[in-house]
Amino acid sequence: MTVTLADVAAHAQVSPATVSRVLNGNYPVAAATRERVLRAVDELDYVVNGPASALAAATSDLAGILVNDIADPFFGIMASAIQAEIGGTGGRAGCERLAVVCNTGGSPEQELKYLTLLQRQRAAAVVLTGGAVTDAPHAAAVAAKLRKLTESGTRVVLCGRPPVADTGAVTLTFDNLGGARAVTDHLVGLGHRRIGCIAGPMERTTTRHRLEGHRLALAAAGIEEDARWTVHGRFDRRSGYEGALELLRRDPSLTAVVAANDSVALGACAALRDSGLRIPDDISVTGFDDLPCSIDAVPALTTMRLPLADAGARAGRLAMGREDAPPGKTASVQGELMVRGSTGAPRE
Amino acid sequence: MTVTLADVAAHAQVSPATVSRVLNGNYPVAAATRERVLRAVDELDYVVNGPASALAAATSDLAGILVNDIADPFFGIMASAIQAEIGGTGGRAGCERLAVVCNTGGSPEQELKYLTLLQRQRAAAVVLTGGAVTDAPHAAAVAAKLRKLTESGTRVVLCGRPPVADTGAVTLTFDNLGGARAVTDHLVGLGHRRIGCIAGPMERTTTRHRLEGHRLALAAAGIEEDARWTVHGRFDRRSGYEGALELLRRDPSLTAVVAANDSVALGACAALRDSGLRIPDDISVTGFDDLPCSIDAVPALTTMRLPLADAGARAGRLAMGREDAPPGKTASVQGELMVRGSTGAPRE
DNA sequence: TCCCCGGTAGAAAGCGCTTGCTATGGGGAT
DNA sequence: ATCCCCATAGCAAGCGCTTTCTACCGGGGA
Repeated sequence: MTVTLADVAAHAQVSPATVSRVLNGNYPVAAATRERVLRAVDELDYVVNGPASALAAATSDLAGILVNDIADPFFGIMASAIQAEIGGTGGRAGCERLAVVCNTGGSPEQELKYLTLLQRQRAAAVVLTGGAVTDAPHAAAVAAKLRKLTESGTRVVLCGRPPVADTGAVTLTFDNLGGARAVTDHLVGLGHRRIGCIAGPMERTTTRHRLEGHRLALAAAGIEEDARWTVHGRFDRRSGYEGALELLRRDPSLTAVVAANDSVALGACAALRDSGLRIPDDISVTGFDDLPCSIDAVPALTTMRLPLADAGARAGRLAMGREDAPPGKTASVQGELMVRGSTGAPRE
Repeated sequence: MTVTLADVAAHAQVSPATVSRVLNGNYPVAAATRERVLRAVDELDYVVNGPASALAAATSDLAGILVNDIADPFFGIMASAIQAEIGGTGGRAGCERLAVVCNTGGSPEQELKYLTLLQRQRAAAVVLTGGAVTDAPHAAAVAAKLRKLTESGTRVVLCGRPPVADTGAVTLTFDNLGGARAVTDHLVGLGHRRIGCIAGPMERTTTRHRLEGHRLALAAAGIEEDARWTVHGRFDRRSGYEGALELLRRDPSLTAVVAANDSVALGACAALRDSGLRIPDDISVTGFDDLPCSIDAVPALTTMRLPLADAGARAGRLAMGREDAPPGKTASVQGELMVRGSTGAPRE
């Protein structure tokens, strides 16, 4: 029914071993023989049986990319860059890895499940993107899994997530704290003193770090924070909309709002507009990430640009072992403040 | 080094066969035995060897999702929905498939490469999303590959792409033609007679169908089309920006622009605004797809909503054999016109 | 002339798991 | 009490490929 190595061998009048060697090209085979084998492969339309060769060789050409939400361009852009490097779209020939992206939906259970599945497939590399959860048991479970993966020879890279100690994982962190601090510094510099904050889900490291940066900036400016000024939500537009409304209800005198990311900021803008406020005249809004669509908002969003594509590409190369790990196996990636139309000096 | 089935068997004092049966649960095993085996699995921290079991069982739990551009929410949303159904995020338990998404970058070569890789892995299902290329040789190559896949038992589903004859593939097409026609009808209904069109890449079926719908609407309204009114580009924002500028240069009297999709439309809006035109007062703009960010544009984009998530979910179920194929193995999915602020009556 | 060696090809032993078929044993039917 | 059968468990034969070790062959050096 399906063509096997043996069929090809018979057709080319050689032994299966020879066919295998021609296909893998790691053993001298006479040119004439190679030719004959290749012709047989072509004529029979032979396709290697992946599982069989993975089993025999005890390695696989699978590489996994874990993302929290594939529908979110934040992850899409990173995944795209990673996959380009791993899958060989980047141009390099002979690179026949199957780079696959797995959507965890931000759930730690799913994350573990996918890691197990990848481990089961004996994946060659795994890249985890996006913030981690702070929940200790889960963090420990993930750490244990990562350790096991690196021990069994899988290369593990964390991209845009905090380092995990004692796993062989190489890490590329985003400087969320510094970025958030720069954003709030910018607002403070414009003269804002009453700044609301629509933060992300409490249990994510990304949220924690951005929030901390924000608070550091406030503290540095001698601004005493009001507990009413912070609301939490998810990383989506709707949370931004609702969050902004809530902030306005709690304190109508706010002159600026920093959002957890661009989607949240865009939602906030919509809510503020719907409430009759003009941006930035009545209130300033900032985002984070600088996704493509933040430039189409009117006014365009002031935001912290994260080099998603660059970081992804680097993570991909790291996962392929094509680039040396940074010293200490961890590097921090800086953002860049993009000042656009959504921020201005406060009203009065 | 790594724990194998045999190790577990020894630890639980049963035969390897029994362990396998416990793990796969398709053969009666006494409760006490099962218990013992499960405990051993747990104690030894055993993880099945995927390749080995795939080889022995001649099936795999891998399912592939091919997308043109993972950084584009259009594909991200579909992929997310498909993966949710296949990967079991949807809630169904025991569903341990590894749903992986492969980024082809819109290149037919990459598409073929991934199909081969999936075939090699003996994937259980493959879902192809997004428009196909019209290039005959490539189309034939893809068709041949798909045929081979279905023949070898892989379930193939096309989601948002035209049916391919003589492959066992189940197809969910988007009614691009009808959708585009409805968009242009809307514009014509508002009184527009001079309508520019920023179309997608010439060689994509999606582009062809949308363009055809547009032309049908024009013809039905008795509008004679001017060749200058159509420009081609990619499906991205930049093409929209440049396309709009080009259209304006060719014919400054245009009162409306239909764009290939939302990203293109947003780019066009930016260009028109930069040229000093107001939307929709001076010129109307329409998009296609209704991606989340099109609602944050100001004014919000009038566009044809495609039920990306629904279609993806359905495709996922089809791929899992959890839903019956539509009659004729092909179904057309309709869009819904979302009339928003970016369109209005023409000036004069 | 004989021996040894580099260069190739083949034989065969697994890789870890699934599964058809065979053994076993205790309980119900007769 | 005897026999049969169902419920379980084990045996062993692969699944298709890789890889080590062995076999072979012709040519150059002794």
